[in-house]
Amino acid sequence: MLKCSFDDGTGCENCKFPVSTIFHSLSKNSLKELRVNKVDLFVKRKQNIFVQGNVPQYVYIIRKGKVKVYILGENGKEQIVRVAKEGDTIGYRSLLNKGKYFATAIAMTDCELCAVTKSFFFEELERNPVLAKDSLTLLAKQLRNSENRMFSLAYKSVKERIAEGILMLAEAYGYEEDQQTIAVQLYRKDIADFAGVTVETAIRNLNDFRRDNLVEIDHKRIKILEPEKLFEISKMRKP
Amino acid sequence: MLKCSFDDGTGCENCKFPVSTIFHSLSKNSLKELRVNKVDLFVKRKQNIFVQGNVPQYVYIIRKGKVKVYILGENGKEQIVRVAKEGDTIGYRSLLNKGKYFATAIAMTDCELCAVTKSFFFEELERNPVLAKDSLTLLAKQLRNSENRMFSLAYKSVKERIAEGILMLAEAYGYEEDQQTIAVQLYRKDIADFAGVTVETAIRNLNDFRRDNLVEIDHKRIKILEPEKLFEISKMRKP
DNA sequence: CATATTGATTGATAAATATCATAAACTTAA
DNA sequence: TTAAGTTTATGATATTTATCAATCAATATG
Repeated sequence: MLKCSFDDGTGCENCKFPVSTIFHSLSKNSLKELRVNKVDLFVKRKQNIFVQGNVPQYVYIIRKGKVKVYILGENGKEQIVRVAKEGDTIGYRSLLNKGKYFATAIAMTDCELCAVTKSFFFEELERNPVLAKDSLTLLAKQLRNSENRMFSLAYKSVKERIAEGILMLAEAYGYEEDQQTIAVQLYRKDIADFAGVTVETAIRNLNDFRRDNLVEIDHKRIKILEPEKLFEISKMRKP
Repeated sequence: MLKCSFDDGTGCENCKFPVSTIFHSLSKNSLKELRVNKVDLFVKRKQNIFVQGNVPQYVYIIRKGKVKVYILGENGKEQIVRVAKEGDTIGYRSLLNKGKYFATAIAMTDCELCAVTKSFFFEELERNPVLAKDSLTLLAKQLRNSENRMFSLAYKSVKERIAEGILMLAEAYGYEEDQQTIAVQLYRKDIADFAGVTVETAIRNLNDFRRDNLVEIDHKRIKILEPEKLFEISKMRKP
């Protein structure tokens, strides 16, 4: 078994990993137990973390790196349904729905993850009401986001969706030190798959934004110059 | 306060309502307490149950009737994000996300609902792990459904989405005694708003299906003659 | 380093769907 | 019951976006 990079020899109960994960509420005892109920994963960029159609075994906590989760259709089209970064949890939705993974998770950067066993997650869920509550809140938030995106995909123009997509990706992945550049390398196809358009269409619209000095694009790095204007274009709702 | 039509004078603890609701796990004691923490609502067809932008106060259990929940955009477009019938719960997603209602719920038929107070719901959530677990499962299922629909709205053709929409609406609302007719009156606009298309486009595609003898349409009643063929057209995924 | 492969870009064209207009059928309310 | 307002239906047209094709640029590989 791979060794946890945060493991100082005393196990999860002394893990230095930020307490802002879904497991922040675990007792010392549970954390001790967690140690024998997890696998540490070191996943290279472009490698899969889980694959649509497979049987869920783990909940994944991202210790390091960025991930995208997408649905792959028969037609070869990909819809990014969720993006995640350090501290985020992926794979628990499919765990709760007994059945196969409904989507594929792939590393956007080299990643370190804790793969926590299904059985531990469910046991902990049962004895830890805070985890249950937090999970509920998390799912509710994601459902809201998903429903919002349903509306966008159904009724917003491509320009609106691309603007919205850039802002949502920035929000989800965070920024570089300059507080303007999205903290992950994004292919044009990633943006296209998020907004639900073809690559060519995404490129044309991105370049429109660049010409209008709303964004700066250096290869796969996107710097947002005018977030408010993009926000206006996107016709996003406040809260 | 309105009187509960299922109230035989002894309160919720003796309610005859099917145990298949999200509150099926409540103890006698909790049910007794529930009685003073709920309002009975009798809502006429086309009346709102809750409205986008308002502050959530209740979780609604549908005792009788059919409901649709939709997001209304600035552009006047409506996206139906969820449909519900007898036994279903609505409004808890917005309750869990502190903030305003993100969507509007409207009665498709005359409805009877239990409006359960926010405070009771949260208290019960804390002391009743089964409710927490059930809520998680429910949200996970809805999130999966929502992500699936994101893909459809992004990448499926109108014909595919209309076929899918009819089948999903049938699944969610159920059938009449003939096991073929969708058990609710649907305007063409409802189907359009579900599939994310204009009314004219929905009409054209529905009439194509009618001409091909896949469905029979009698005003607002849709009878599904060839579910397998619609399923094929929809390119829906099995599991 | 040279070359192969992948990704980004642009233009031309086709296809899908929305929009607009009009009329008929149905529903509702006076 | 009639009139007014909706809803359904259909055709013509406009618009949006995808598709196809061709290069160019960047990246990876031997």
